Amino acid sequence: MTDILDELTWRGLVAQTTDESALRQALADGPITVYCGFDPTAPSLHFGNLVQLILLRHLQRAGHQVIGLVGGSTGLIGDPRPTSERVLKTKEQTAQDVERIAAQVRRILTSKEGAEPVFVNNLDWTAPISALDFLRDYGKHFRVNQMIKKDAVAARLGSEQGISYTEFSYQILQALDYLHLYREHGCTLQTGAQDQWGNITAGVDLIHRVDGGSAHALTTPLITDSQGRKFGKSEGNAVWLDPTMTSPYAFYQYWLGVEDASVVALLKTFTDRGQEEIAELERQVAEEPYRRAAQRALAADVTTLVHGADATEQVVAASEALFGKGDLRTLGADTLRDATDELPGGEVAPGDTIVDVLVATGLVESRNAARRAVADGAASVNGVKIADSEAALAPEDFLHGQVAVVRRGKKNLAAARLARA
RNA sequence: GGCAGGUUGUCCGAGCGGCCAAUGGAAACGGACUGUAAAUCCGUCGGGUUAUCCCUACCCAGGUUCGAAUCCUGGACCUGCCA
Repeated sequence: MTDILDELTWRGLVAQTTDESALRQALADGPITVYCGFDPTAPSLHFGNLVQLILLRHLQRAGHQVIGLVGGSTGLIGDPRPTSERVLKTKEQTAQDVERIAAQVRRILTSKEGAEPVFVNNLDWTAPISALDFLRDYGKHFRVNQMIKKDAVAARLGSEQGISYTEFSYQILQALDYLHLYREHGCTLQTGAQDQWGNITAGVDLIHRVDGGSAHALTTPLITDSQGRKFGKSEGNAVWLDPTMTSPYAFYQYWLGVEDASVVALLKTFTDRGQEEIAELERQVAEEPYRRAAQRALAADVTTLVHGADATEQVVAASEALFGKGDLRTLGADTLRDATDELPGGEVAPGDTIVDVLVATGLVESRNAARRAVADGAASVNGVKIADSEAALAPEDFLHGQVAVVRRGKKNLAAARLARA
């Protein structure tokens, strides 16, 4: 498969493009410059952003010049969501998040393959523009008639809450970024998630109108499971790339738990594995699903991409120790320590009840919830189910005198460490 | 500026003086079944050393009442129509 666009399509990374044959030709004719932006809506990138980074990596590997943009200015304004107005964050908070996100973008894009990426912050060229210049130099090129047709804006206009002028202006800012990068870096392709289509084409139109130039757009589909639900949520929380927000262990476990019906598509999208290899894994899912070879491959690859090979090795070993067939109580001291190091945890003492322990380890949010969990038969210590909420931890429950493995439900584990007296 | 309507738990959405920690749906969590899958069935779903008890909660602040998410006054925000 030599055509990069074909490969991207096969990997499920293409939802929509502008003039497909022109884009195909441009990609084939030689290195082009492509950019994708990441707004600081949180202190870390998440699952959805990872798709964009992976798309950029493919383009980079195919010899194209990649630009990673962080939205220092657009983050201050806020891309309108179809549902409700965003609450503005302070400039200081936004600046902090920009730093962290820029670091993540660099880490994943800076690989040995292809040309060195360029990293930019749109605040650099947006901040100097005065309000009057903005309205005179750029505003004139935008028709409100067109702007209100963009999906997110239209949805908000039709909602009770309406939309602020601030968010309404967002698409102009993003279009301005594309124009800037077109002029300064010869950038002729912008990528993004499907919901960015309107913002990206606003830029395409602007480049055409102002400079008479031709530029492209490519969006990725929303990644959903067999029920049409969005991927990237674990226990109701986002799956973050920052290890302090989603631990490497939790990250690995998330991918390991992916449903059979989706794992092949996710392998295509999130790993570099080729067609034959994925076909083989697909066969294994069909013939011996209980081995979950595809899930293991997926989880290992993505965790390595985001957290590195060493971290992956550790969480794989931990997962095996904790979910293996063996009795936890027979694990060696070193293995046990390495495995429980990956888990969230808390300090407890002998005599603490199971309710205390569930709360102390963060497995539940309140004592009431802990009692409920015990009543539901959801709690266990070292693999032994605890049915009595008054049951207390005995000294021998601390394996190797160190730690007890506490579990809520099937896969929520935590380490209850013996508190130093 | 005038007139009308709205603001309920994670979300949607009932309630319109006591039986309301608040109907229903979704999401979420748990159990059974399995393969740390999906589907299905069942259960749970504000907090508290489980208590016919206490606390916090129906935008905010006061008030009426034995008693208010429900009534009154003032305020904030949102929406629509008119100017």
